[in-house]
Amino acid sequence: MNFKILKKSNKSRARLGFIETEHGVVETPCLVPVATQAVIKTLESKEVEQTKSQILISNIFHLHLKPGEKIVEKAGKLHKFMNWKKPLMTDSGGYQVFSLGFGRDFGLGSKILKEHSQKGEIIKLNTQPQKIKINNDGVVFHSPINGDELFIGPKESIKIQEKLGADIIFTFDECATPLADLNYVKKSLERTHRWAKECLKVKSPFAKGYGGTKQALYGIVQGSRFKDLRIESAKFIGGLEFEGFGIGGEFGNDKKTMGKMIEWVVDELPEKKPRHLLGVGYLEDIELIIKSGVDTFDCTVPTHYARRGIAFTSEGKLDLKKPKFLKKNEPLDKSCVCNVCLNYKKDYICHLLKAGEITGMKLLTFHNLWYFNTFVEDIRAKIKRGEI
RNA sequence: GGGCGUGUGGCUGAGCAGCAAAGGCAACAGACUGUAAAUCUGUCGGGGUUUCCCCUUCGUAGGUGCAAGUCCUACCGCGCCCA
Repeated sequence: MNFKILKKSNKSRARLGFIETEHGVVETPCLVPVATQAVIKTLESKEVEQTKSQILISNIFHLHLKPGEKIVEKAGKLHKFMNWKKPLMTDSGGYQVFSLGFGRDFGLGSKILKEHSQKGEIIKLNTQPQKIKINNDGVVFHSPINGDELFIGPKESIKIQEKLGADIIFTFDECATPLADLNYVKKSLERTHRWAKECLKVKSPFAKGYGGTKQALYGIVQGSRFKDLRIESAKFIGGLEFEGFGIGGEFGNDKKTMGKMIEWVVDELPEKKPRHLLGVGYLEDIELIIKSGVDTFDCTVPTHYARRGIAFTSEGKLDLKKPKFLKKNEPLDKSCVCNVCLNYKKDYICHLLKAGEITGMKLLTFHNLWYFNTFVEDIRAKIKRGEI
């Protein structure tokens, strides 16, 4: 993997560049759609390509459980298995430490903790989630599929990621809950740092992706909402031999704070290496995070919301399940030229969703991805023109 | 013509003497950011000073009860069976 910066903004920390991999080039800044189970739900790989998606991220936790990395490896690794010819990332399972742990216990999101959803719960040092156990070496999970106990630590995660063979892989980290207090986060960060070094150590220099490609390992910066911890983490992780960096965990109580927190980290990371923001990307977040210095970011929103009937348009979010759309014989977005907007109208898509037809979700998934990718494409153009 | 059964809020459908009346659907509102979950939550007769109060409801009209969607009578509608 190779990262080149073409232009640095003088108005913000935004930068224009590209990541070169043996499966092609990713123009940055770039959205990374989430293909957890080696698929963008409802779409086939060829269709995903038609949404202008340049790179996808899959998850080793899910693929380890089903179908198992051996099956994928035997099929010719992830690219060949899912017939996706462009670059791929895999997530390390670190997010599942949150989502299947405290995230599940409290039903909260991991990124922005809205004050009204906080009921005074605080996670203190040495507290464990109900369903998983986090220790210094890794995490004992229980399979959501059959309840089987399953241990994943840095070594396990890297070994699975090597077998899957994505172009870019991540260190195994603990995505801490936003409910954690300072002492919890300190300890958690220590673990994440230790695991990061361990990942570097166990990663085989000879591990190859599909077609003999080299895998790039990104280290993940944590530290929650605490400035000194974020900076400490960025310095520590940034000082290790990673080819790029992930920025994970929570980002405070509001969007403005999120931008600042990203900047704390970005300012400490080696400038020439790519930065990936993990799991952030509401449409309204995208410009902000790019201005804060993020090169790539993954987010489930365009695909997840599509399956809930939400279309992103220049008029805002539309809930296409609402019966009022049965009377609208017009495209989702009049200015959009995606295959869905050129060929289908709101009334039909509304009908499909209300009738429980999966094609409704598929059409929205396609449109949303195209819309997000076009949105980011426009931002790249703006950086190029010096507007951002 | 006779017999049996049935009629509940937008729909569906429980309730068979002490409920503004289960559940489901629809509707309306909300949540979702490295996808456990094509999911979850709230409202859903009307009004109010909204953890409580008032009004109007269970085909229609009467009746019996302290109390009736719930029992009785008549009528109307619908269904099935027998002539």
